[in-house]
This record gives sequence, structure tokens and C-alpha cells, in this order.
Amino acid sequence: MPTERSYHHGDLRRAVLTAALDVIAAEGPAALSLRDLARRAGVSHAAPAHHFKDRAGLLTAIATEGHSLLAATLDEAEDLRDLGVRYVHFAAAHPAHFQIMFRPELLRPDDSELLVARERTRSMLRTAVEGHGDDPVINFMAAWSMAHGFATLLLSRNLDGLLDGRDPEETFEALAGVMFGPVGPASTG
Amino acid sequence: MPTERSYHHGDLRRAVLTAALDVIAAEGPAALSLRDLARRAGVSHAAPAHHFKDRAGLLTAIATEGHSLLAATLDEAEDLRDLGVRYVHFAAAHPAHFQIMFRPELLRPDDSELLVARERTRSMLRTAVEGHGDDPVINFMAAWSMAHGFATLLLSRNLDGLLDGRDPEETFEALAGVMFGPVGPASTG
DNA sequence: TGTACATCAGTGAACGCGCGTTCACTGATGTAC
DNA sequence: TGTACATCAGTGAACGCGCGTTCACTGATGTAC
Repeated sequence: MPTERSYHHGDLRRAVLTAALDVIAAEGPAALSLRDLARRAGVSHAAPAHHFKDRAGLLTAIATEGHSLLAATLDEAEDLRDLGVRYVHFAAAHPAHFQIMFRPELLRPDDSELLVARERTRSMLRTAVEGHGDDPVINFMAAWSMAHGFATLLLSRNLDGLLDGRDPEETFEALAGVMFGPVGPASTG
Repeated sequence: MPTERSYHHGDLRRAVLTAALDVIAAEGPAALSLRDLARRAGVSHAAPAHHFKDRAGLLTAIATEGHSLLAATLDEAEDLRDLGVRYVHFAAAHPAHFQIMFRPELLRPDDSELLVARERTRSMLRTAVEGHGDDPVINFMAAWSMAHGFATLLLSRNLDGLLDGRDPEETFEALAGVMFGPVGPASTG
């Protein structure tokens, strides 16, 4: 970790990613420009293109990283309810990643690393829901919709007046109770 | 309805709104520019500012219109399940409105027409959920989250591989069954 | 230990572009008398 | 019916700005011998 900035940055890729995450969390992906990120990272405006080519490349890298982070935390879930809580926790802890991951129109559709990472998250969610109830796909969509909807409404500040200071993750546990039953094991199947 | 375009457009406000909805549905709100909308409406680039002042003014008008449309359709709902189906139907039928309505960072936060329209939708949803179960706020958030999550995932094309050709609205009815019970009345309360 | 060379990361000037905004204007419409 | 005037909607030229992209370049690092 150099105290004086040398000609080579050291880890410009990471620095640009971090700056991008800051901007996205604060102002959304529309506010991103490669020139601005270069400015924030303290390098010349053409430098980021070395690492990401363009906006879509940068956002694809963020989405891929997001899927890896999400898959890692979902992998430790104890049961279906915990899975949902972890999903919501991830969205709250990594709002910028979360926003980007589910907006395919912003991403390189055929990026192989992204496809692999995305499929890993998907199959993890799907596997967890399997065996619960008689229609796995419907149950999967129901659980995913509720977790995703809660996370989305939370991040877009549409729940502000409803949460009223309550902890979002605890509140989501109560929501899960509406779907899976109030307490105890998530399912008998 | 003049066949020849006269100096005055006739209904430029509506024309710009419609063009904006097209652009948002196709490419998202980030792709909007007032100059482009003027081009699409066939007027000079400074004309739209007469009606909307700027981007935020235009988007606020769209969000307000969206809340009016949504409130109107929710008002005809027969029960809680129907309410959710109507919510999803609205999102599918008016994707551009739906996208804008829940993104406060794009809107004029203190626009009085928007505030009135938004509160109308909110109270309509809230009233409908009241009396179901013992914690109305939790039930409200659970139902809203599931409907909103399904609509969001549907519009962002994240359900493509799961729906597999099935009708989204019918599918959502099945999802509602997971939360409220498989068939019959939505609740006994 | 020294030197030559290849490779890579970042620089900085230059370009053309579309944007929002401003402003003096003009055409069209409505109203008062 | 005619005329004068006010108001409103849209025009079009001009501006400054930040953007992405290109390109010849330079500094730093690694490797072969």
C-alpha cells in the first residue's frame, strides 16, 4: 500500500468498482460515467477503459461480483425462512450490487462469468425451495417474489412510512410467517 | 384532429407523455431526453419545456398519471386476491408508469398532485388488507411485497425461464394461493 | 550483476456529439369594445 | 362585423458542458540471457 501515488495505481480495477458502487448506491446507475469514476479514483479519464472497456463492462463486473456474494451467503442458510432473510439482508448490505444484478438490459447478455455466477444463485434458490409443497416452481416464484419485492420496496424507500423504525430483517421474518406459517419449521414437506 | 400540422400542435403535452412512455418501456428512464422527445413529437427541441419544465417534471407527471390509473383499477377489485392480480395486470399493461411510480429519486418530492395520487393508491391498498389477520401492517407488507416482487421480476424479464409461456396473471393467482390458501375466499377475517 | 527488450498500465491532448438552457422572435387564438 | 390588444404555444439560433473514444506517448515492471 504505497503512501505516495506512483505512476501505477496498484489496484485501479478495485478502486473503480468501489467508486461505482458508491455512486450507484447514492444516485443510481444512471448517474455513472467512466470519466467521473476516473476522477474519483484519481487517475486520468481514459484509464478505467483499460479494465472495463465501457459502462456495460463495468456493470457486468458488478453484477457478477454481486451474484458471487449472494450465492455465498445463501449457501449458509439453515432453512427456507433463513434463506429469505439472507436475501433481504444482502439487498440491504449491498444495495448497489442488488440494483444492478436484476437489470439485464444494463449488462453484457453473453458474458460467460456473469452467466455462471447468475446460474449459481438461481440454482441455489431453486434447490432450497424444492420439496416444499406440491408445485415447486410456484412455491419458488412465490418465495422469491416476496423476498425480492420486500427488498426492492425497502431500497426504493417505499416502506419508510410502514416500518416506522423497525428492523427490516426482523420485519421480513414476520412476513415470511404469513407465507410459511407463524413459527416453527418452514414446512413439513 | 388536424391532418396538416399547424403551428400549434394541439396536444403536445399528451404527445410528449406518450413518446416518453414508449422510450421508458423500451429502454428505461435513463434513455430519456427532452430533445429526443421533441423530435419524436415533431416539434422544436425547446417546446416540451413549456409543459414540463424539465425531466423531473415530466417523470412526476407520468408517476401521477400512473397512480391515478392504478387506483382506478384497484378500486374495482372484488377481494384481496383480485387486488393482487389487478396490481400485476397494471404493471404488465403499463410498464413505463409502473417503473417510474416507485422511484422517488426521479421525481419532484413535493409535487402536490403526485402526493395526492400516491396517497390514494396507498390507502386503497391498506384499506383492502385491513381486517385480514391480526397484524394488518405485516399482512399489508407481505401482500404488497409479493405482488410488487412478482411484477418487478416479470418486467425485468427475470421470470422468463420460469413462466415458460404461462400467463403471468394466472400464474400470480397460483402464487396468491400460497399466501392466502389454495382456493375459496381470501380470508375468514 | 547488468543489460536489452517486451509488455502492461496510465497519460493527456484532441475530436465530435447530444444534451439542457436561454432568449428574442413569431404565429395563432381569445377577448374587449 | 371589425379592430386592437393580450396571451399563449412553439421556433430556431446560440451557448457552454460533460461525455465517450481515439491515439501517440511514457513510466514502471518483469523476464531472458
